[in-house]
Amino acid sequence: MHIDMHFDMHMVESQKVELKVKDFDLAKTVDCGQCFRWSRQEDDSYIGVVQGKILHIYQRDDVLTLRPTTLDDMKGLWLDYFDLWRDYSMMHRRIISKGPWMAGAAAAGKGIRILKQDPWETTITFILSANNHIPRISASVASLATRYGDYAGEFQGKAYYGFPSFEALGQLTLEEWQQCGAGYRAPYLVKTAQEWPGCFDALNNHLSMSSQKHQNHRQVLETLPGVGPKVSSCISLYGLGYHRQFPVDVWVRRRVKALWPEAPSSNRDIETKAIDLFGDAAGYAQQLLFYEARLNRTQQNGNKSRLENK
DNA sequence: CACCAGGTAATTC
DNA sequence: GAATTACATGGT
Repeated sequence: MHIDMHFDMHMVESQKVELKVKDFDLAKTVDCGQCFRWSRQEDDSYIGVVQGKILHIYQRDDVLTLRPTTLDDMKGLWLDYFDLWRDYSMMHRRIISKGPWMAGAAAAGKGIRILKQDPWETTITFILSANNHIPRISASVASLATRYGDYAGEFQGKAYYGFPSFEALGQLTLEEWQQCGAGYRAPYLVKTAQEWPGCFDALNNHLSMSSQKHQNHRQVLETLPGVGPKVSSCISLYGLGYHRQFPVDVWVRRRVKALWPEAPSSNRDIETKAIDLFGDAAGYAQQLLFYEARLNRTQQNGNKSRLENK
């Protein structure tokens, strides 16, 4: 479909674009734990760096304002990154009809989009995510960017850096990873950064093998140290745009066990059954659950978490 | 101070 | 294969 027929978009002044959006909530999308590089400003706008490009973005009702950017960048980067071509209302309906127990999470997370991120960046950030807190993950990623990322530009007096290339991070020592707060994951990251080019080639060969095989691409990712089933699923979903995924972490597991009457017990079975149920909307369904689970994390922690599942 | 965090790898049976 | 455990770091 042609871009002009699909989007109501125009330049309002030099380097500044306005875009009308449906089923899109900026704050939820960039602040729901799928990415770690957007910072909220005082006025509820956000600043981030993607593919080395700095962007300031805010939403008023159904209008998104982005700068500094151009129509070429919108077409070549931002519409894909924010996944604006996909029909989320259709996925929404499918999720609720296939799983009525999803109604609450679907209502709470309405407007979330699954970002199309860089595979390399998602690999590193989700290795860091293992047994870690989101604020600490974000802090580590910020540290990596300012130390080893390329300068992306300045916005409102502050310097911003892109996520470091695998060439840059491939040079890091154990101590340098630790200084970025990687903790016990540092040795995994040293090896993964070095093995990345070979793994990525293998992955592309695998994905281009015209047939079904798409299930097995995760096994390729899991050859990387620090990448297990959950992280490979996150890389597939957020980094490769492969929506037939259902990463199960402690939060999703808790919500699934509490809400889904026929929830299997093992994470692996939860994953396969959810994908079977939601199909291409599985990744989105998982993100809705994760978002809802963390909405009231302050109350939920403490007394409830003990009695939940086991 | 014990427990937890978007799990994984190593060990054990 | 399933179950158990250590793992660093910083916040309650």
